[in-house]
Amino acid sequence: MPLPRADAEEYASWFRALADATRIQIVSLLARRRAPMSVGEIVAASGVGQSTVSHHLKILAEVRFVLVERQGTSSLYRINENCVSCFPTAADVVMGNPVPSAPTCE
Amino acid sequence: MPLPRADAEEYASWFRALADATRIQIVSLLARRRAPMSVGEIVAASGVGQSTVSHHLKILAEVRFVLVERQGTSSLYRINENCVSCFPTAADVVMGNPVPSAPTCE
DNA sequence: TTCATTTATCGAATATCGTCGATTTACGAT
DNA sequence: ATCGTAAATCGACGATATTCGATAAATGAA
Repeated sequence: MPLPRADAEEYASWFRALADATRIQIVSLLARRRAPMSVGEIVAASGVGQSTVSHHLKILAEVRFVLVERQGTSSLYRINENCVSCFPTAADVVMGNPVPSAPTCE
Repeated sequence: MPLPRADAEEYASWFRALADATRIQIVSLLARRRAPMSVGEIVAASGVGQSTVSHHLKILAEVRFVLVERQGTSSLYRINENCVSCFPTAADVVMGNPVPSAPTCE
């Protein structure tokens, strides 16, 4: 009768991706410049360590919130507009709308 | 130039409230029955310990996602429709829309 | 007041998370 | 092949979070 645990976990993993201030700053950074950014640029703009940025980018990429493309020696990250628009809302949660699993939304 | 840290923290605290599977189950439970539920009912329906449920309800109440009302010896919790609708979307985040602070939205 | 019931809080164990410095890997240039 | 740069991974540490059992606080009934 309650929301199945698996669905709840799926929802939670979405929200967890945006549950950290540094990740939100990175996401908003990538969204303002519409152009892809290298890790180095993000490090410079965000003011946290390189390994930390890399770690957060990995988490964001796992839910397809950002997309990566290697260009030579650097990795270019950009926002995934598709994933932004299919990110579940609070209303989706309380209504029990079908959970868009991350890989599905692009 | 980047999103101010304070705004990022505010956003993050919103998403953190729904970043746990148990809390999502509780929220969806309260939303399905439109009527208020006692802690005991939520405990029975969710299958986790009483102190755990009480803890999660406190977190959800702090962001005004649920509302409490003591009725005799029991506490009745219900979903806060206002807070559901003003919960930030991913689009809000990437666009840097003004952050609705929890106490503001009812 | 005393008792029973319901909920909140406390204390502790465990797990997860965020961050950093150091190292490793990947890649291009020399 | 060697070097240099950029990014990913590793290992560790402290901070937070989740969960539980036990206890305390609140409330109504006897």
